[in-house]
Amino acid sequence: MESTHAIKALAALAQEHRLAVFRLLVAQGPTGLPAGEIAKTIGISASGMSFHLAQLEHAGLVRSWRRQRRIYYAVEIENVRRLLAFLTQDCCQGRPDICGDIGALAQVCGPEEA
Amino acid sequence: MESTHAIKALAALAQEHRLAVFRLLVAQGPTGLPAGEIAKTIGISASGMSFHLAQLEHAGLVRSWRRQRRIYYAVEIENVRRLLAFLTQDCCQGRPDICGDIGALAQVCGPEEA
DNA sequence: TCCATATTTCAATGAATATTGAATAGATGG
DNA sequence: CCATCTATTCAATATTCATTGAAATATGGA
Repeated sequence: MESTHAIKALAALAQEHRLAVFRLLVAQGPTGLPAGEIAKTIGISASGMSFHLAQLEHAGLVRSWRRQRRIYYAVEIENVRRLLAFLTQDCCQGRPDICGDIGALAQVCGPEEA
Repeated sequence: MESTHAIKALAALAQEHRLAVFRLLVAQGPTGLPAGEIAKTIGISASGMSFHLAQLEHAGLVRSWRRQRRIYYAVEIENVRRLLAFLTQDCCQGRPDICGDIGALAQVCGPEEA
């Protein structure tokens, strides 16, 4: 993962409403939720939600698909795993004994990978 | 962990130089590095580095201590673990079978905890 | 004390971001 | 085709943030 991509993802998460959306979608899992329902749950306007969902999607943290009139959003768990792995890469000079096995982080919600 | 605290930490990481510092300090581990050396490695001014280190420290991602003339910075691995756990809390409605055990994330660099 | 080292603080500038409401676009059913 | 539902786009505004260089603070040695 490139640094610029990680920054985009972190910036997407570093905002009150988007973080709330992200956590809602993490809890929801792959079935996802329609934009309108997310907006209602979070408590912001439709246009505001559209803006924030676009940020999250552009950062690769969520994906979307249309189903009839509604557009559903769900977390992209594999990219989340990549982000977390990036953050903790080479922990403690590659010696997990110093601070615990940070490599375990890379196994979040999916098979491990470089 | 509160949402506002998580946002502060994520915002601290969502910046080119601070993310580079964070990853450098993650790799370095508990011995830490002095501010000047970090600035030299990253390639920015001393005052700029001071600004960024203050942001990281205020977010709880790093800690600092003085040793003679130098001020050392090291990652606060336990708070990093808390942040990652916060991001992946209640993954997939608490059913790890859906997307893998995201709870494993909470065991980064330290004993597990609520 | 005087000087050099190491880092922080401060103020000013320029750039990036969130919010709002109105307008637009796409999908569905009558 | 029309009305409606759902969601996005756009422009304007206000806020927040990063960078710069100069000045200030703290430490340690001569």
